[in-house]
Amino acid sequence: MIEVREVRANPDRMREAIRKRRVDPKKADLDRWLALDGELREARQRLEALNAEKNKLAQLGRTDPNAARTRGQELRQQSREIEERITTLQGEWQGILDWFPNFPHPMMPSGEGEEDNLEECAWIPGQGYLPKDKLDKALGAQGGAAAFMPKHPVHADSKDFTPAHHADIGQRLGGVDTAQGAKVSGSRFSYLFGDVARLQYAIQQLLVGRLLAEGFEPIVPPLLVRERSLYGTSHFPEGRDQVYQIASHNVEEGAELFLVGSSEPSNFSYFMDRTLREEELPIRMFASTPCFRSEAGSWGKDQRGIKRVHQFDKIEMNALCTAEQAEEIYEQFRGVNEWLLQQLEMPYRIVEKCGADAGYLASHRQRDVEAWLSGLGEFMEVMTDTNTSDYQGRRMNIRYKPADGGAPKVAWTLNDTGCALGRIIIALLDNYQQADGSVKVPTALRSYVGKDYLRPPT
RNA sequence: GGAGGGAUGGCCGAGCGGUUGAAGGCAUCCGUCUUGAAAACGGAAGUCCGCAAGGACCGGGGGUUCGAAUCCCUCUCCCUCCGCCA
Repeated sequence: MIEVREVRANPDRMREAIRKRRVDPKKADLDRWLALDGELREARQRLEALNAEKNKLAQLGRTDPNAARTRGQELRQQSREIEERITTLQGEWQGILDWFPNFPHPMMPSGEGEEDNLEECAWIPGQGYLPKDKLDKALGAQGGAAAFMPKHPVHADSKDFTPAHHADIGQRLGGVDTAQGAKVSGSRFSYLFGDVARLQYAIQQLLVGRLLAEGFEPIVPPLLVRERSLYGTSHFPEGRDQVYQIASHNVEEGAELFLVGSSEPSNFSYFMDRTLREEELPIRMFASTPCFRSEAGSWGKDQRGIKRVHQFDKIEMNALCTAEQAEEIYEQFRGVNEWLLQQLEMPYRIVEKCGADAGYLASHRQRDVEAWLSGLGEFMEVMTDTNTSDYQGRRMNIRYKPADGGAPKVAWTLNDTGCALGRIIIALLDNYQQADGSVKVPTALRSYVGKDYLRPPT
């Protein structure tokens, strides 16, 4: 949620944000909102005046109830009418406000879609960072860096084979079973088994070790949450169609629960309605949890394999901080992302996302980390680093008392995918596949996996 | 699943229709005393909206009343006992 006073004082700033972020102007109807806001303020003033008179009358009623009665009844009737009107106005007012995006960071590029995202950097194992002049935003979604990325599985010992799709590699290894997943749970569900499951636990251990070493607080959150949590992080209302709702049968009476699509809402909700002390900030935390997504609206997309599934595991990094600390944490998150991919010797690029592609309304600034699938020859998003400034903090009512004793301020929040485990497995299978159908295990994972190669069962 | 009891300021806790924005205690802050501290004593102090007048806030929402922290309805949460359970 945006600071109402700022929108009121500076509506053109919001108009520009709505345009830049490509928010549906019918939903984020600024002019209608401004009109409602004016009416509301006027109605509230009238209500306050009535209340003032009511309070006086109540004093009179103490000594002479009969004298107060008639006028009191009138006042009650009038204020009831105004209250009703305020309720109606406010419903619409809030409904529009919920669609106002965060104010974009000055560095957020303008653009029409993902083709306008800016390449920040690209990294190739054995070569390091691509020179800046090779990066190019003008070449479309697969971008300037794509031309310089390896064209054959980068960790293959032989060049002499046709690379396979991760779904086929996984199936050959007996480690990715989408058929059985579909039988048990429907389409877009899968089992990871044996060596591929080992791979997932290995990556998890590698990254968790790092996060603990960097001082991140571990957290094990609830994954079923109330509407307010999802609203607080701005996954509602805009992302509502992505979320599974638990049907009321067999659920305690009155419970209305949703399966989280990320542990982000759960993690931040731990601090909902709290006032922290500035000395406690920043709070950095991580959680490794399943995530659930309906994928409504993308039913035809990425059907094969485990790229787009209804349930996947993710290590999520979150931070609460002051405005001044946000930039540093944004970069720290990126540092963890790059560390992991470099540990795994995975080619990747990082793109600064443009207004039209910067994720949910809360984004103040956002970048994607995209692994390069050298077998398939394309980039795939594996991590998203987002600075949401005070947008979520305000919605969730998370504040902190400044060290110098001033009035409480709204806390800033940042989030980043530490690792979407399924996606990283795809990237590993792709980049480490071998001519004989085996998959080499990245050096950094060998001690966790317990073997150097994953081989099809004989 | 069954049966009860609760929710009041930073914390504990009174109040059960008007003089209560809310007693009392603890914690906090400022004095006095002290070499300093503690103790003791005196004093200050809630949050939000509004330029102000003023308004709102006793878990949330609704109702009764001239008037509600107090009465009624409802929701949420917590606790106790029994049952079941990873």
